[in-house]
Amino acid sequence: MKLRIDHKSHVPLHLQAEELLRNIIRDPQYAEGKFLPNEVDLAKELAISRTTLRQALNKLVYEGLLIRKKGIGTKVAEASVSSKSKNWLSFSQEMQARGIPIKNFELHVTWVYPDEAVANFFEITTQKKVLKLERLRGRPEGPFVYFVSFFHPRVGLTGEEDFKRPLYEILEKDYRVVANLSKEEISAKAAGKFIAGKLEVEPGSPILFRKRYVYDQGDRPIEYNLGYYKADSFVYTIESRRE
Amino acid sequence: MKLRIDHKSHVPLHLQAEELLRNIIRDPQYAEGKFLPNEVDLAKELAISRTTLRQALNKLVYEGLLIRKKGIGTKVAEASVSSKSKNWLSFSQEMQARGIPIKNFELHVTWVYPDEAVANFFEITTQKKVLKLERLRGRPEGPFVYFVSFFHPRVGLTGEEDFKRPLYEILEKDYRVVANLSKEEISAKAAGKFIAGKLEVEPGSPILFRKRYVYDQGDRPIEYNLGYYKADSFVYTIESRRE
DNA sequence: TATGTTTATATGTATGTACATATATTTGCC
DNA sequence: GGCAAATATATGTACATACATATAAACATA
Repeated sequence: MKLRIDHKSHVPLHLQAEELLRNIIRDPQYAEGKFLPNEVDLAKELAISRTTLRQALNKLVYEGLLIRKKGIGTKVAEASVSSKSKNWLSFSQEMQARGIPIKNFELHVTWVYPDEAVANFFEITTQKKVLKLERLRGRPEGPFVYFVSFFHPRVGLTGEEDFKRPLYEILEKDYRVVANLSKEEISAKAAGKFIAGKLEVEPGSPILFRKRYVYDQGDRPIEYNLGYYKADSFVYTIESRRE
Repeated sequence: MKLRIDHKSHVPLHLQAEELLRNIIRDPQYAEGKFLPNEVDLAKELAISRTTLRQALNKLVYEGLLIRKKGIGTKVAEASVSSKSKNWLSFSQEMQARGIPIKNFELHVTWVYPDEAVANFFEITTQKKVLKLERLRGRPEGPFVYFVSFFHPRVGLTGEEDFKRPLYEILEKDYRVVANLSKEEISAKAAGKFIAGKLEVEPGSPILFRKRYVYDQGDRPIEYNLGYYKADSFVYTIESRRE
């Protein structure tokens, strides 16, 4: 891990500092609540001014990644997924940014005939196979979310991709498909037998259920996603401002 | 419109500047694309340093309200049209828009000492009573949501209001308090005994739980709201576009 | 006229400095 | 011991200053 700032680089110091901070706060000790070094010392260690360091800190604070408290210190904010953060739509990137290690418990890739809902959203017939991706993910202690995704054939996924990489990185870098609009529906449900088994809870336990419709820049459908979150493992935060 | 900064005030200068900027950019000429005065001049006019002015500007830029361009200037970002701002925050109006008749099953108004969470959000002590509003609402066939709201004393509610009227109409028309920002946290929960009784479900049944923090135009807290929704009775929809 | 060069302008980056203030800890008095 | 006062610590606020750089307009040259 690069822990130094290159004063000869043409990358602005505060951007280097920001990048550096994003890295160091992934360290488990910080994710668990340890305070960062204080600003004055840290600035000295990085050989930049406190003002410059604060430029970087401000950005992370604004994103909700860090919490500062006068007289106390600065630490990593408690995990919760925020809809407005930089890593738009990406579950694993967001978790990584907060220093939460993500474990993939299961990963299945199959080609299936879409059901009515999927075919309808994709505007294709139920006769044309689509790629289905199922993932069981969570923390080392146990899974807390079960995802099911369907992808529009137009995207061009083969099923041979490395789905351990962030999904939206694969789509953007390898397939030049950029997710641009998402419509989500969030509700509570009782866990059915199948989901209860996957998430290791009793059938009937409360589940946060999220349906997500994702569109590309031309507002064409690219992904249909279902997420089943174990209760209390996941909080959805929304910030909305009047006009 | 206040166009000056009060150096004797105990409100930090950058916050005053921020508030001031929020006001002046509402001027139609800026909304239509005119550039703001340049930073150096504006700072001079407000009698604050450029650094302090930039603190305020940064915040609005982060929020996406302003666009800065090196060598060019700063202007108001193009307005994003949000369809959901219409019936913003109002449960009854939203339900009515969907053609769902609403019945009020219970309505309790009490003055209580706030708990830690409420006092903390309102920035008051737990010794100062606040107005608590509890409502059990739903369709004619039965209740499906239980609301608990706390109001900041600043608002001036007496408890004698007619809470069968839409809440935000009461606040706006009678008390000139305009809700401007809301932060929400949505999660799934198992119904406790109390909530289960109210919503007429078995204890342990899944509940969609929503916590809502509401702020006025000056970003001062005005309402703390908890909502417990019977599963399958309520779907939360969100539409988000990249950038 | 067409095109490259300079210049004016506004934001971007970076530092050093000083004091204010919230919080927790330590000290000292009764 | 109990409680108030002092102190240590970390972030918060604010200023003056200097130079870098992107952009557009003015200017100069072939």
